Amino acid sequence: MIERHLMKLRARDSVSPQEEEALRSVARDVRTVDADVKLVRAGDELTVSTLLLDGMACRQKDVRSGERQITELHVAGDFVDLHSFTLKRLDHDIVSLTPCQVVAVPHAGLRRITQEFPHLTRLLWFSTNLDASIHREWMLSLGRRSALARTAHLFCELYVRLGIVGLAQGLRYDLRLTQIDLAECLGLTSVHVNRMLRELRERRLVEFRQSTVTILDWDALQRVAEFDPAYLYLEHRPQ
Amino acid sequence: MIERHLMKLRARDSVSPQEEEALRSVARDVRTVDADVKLVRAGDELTVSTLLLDGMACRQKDVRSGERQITELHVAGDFVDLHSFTLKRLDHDIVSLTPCQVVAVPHAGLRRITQEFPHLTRLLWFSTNLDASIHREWMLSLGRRSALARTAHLFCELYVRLGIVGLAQGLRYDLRLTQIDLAECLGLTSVHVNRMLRELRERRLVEFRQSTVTILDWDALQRVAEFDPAYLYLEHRPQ
DNA sequence: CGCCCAATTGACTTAAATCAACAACGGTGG
DNA sequence: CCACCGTTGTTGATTTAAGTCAATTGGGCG
Repeated sequence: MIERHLMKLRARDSVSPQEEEALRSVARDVRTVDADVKLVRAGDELTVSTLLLDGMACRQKDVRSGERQITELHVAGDFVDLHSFTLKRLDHDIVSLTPCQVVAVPHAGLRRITQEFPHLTRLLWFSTNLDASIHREWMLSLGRRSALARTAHLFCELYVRLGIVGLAQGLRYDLRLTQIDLAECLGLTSVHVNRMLRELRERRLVEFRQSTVTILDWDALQRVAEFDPAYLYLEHRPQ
Repeated sequence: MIERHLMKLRARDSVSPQEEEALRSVARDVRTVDADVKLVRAGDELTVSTLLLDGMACRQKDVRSGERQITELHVAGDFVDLHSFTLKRLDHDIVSLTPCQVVAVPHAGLRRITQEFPHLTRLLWFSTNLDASIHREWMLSLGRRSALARTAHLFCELYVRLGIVGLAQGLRYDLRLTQIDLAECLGLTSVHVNRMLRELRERRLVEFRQSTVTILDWDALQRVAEFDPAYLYLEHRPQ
């Protein structure tokens, strides 16, 4: 059930069988939700955190005019609101972008983990800091990268992150997002995203059609995006 | 010494005398550094975290062309690289923007805290999640706010954050940054920041002259910025 | 089949960048 | 003490990347 989450953790550090068991034992109530469902509303008091088992979700904030900014995309295996364990309530919404399977982890269970499993606790803390690192990389994109580089960068990031949890096949992965969703990640309009997708396709870097991303030239794509995966903290080599 | 850090924590939660003592006991080697000194270089293995006692520092990332994006400003009382306790190395640089006083906190000491003080541990974890929350708000600025709103928003954020640690006097605070620094925070050019500062001044919202920010109309400024301090998590009311 | 949302494309506008010149400021050394 | 120099701040003219507006096509699904 939490296999993908374990894959994510083990790409960064070792997880002992006892720690694995502790994690398994705190997960409760698997449920399936449709696309475009608000899993968490900004400001709500939370007593459980949500682990994404399947599908894609995002964190989003919006401005009064109604435009939204997606601040992070979440893939299977991500703890979408582990932050709420220490923050109690969230400053942003969490929304499913595709149909999702999720499982709830009560904060009481997490508290037990923090008391009995210091190493696992640091690993969970690490996960939230990894989110912050991804946030910073997105800030760099939003603030300093051109629309083309920014778009390319997102495809690179997703390729690596989906690969970690076994959701990339060769140079291809499923991405059930609209160009509108992408625009809300990239701080662009969907019209402009469309043009950037065309350019990436014409330059034979990536193709995004029928909910599938196909990387045509990984090296060149990384170069255009100035993509360096260091910010994803993948240096762990299992013994 | 770590008074400002305690003020920051106590604006969010209670800190017991034992916890306070534990924090004091792990701080080592106060030192003073000049402006524009790289306190931490991206990628370096770290065994200590740095607490900022005085001055202003930032996290920054850069693109190949040399432009930099400041991803967070840090004020006195901030733990500038607590993230490194779980991440081991950082994905970004930490640089002093003014002369600073800093103190080192060895990770070994933090580890001891995580073993003996679960509540304080959660508070430290909270601090890193607060950074992530600030990152998200900046992403909203970079992606969806106009240059004017974005600039106004930064002045609002700093007013609140400096106020928490006693560094705002009435509607005024010291800000020893150049317009170039601001531009690097805001994802703009310094020329455009200059124009936005003029407009904010002419509209009698804020004034930034001679390293001093003077808020002329707090309500109107918040309105222009669409500033809502919820993301700074200040709801704690001490008993 | 038809409807609705997403994708696509072209024409045009605009916010911010760029370029350039100059003024103000602050620190340093003669 | 003040002249000099490099950095920062200021402003205007111009360019450009991305947004806006609008029309059309296309796909998936009830």
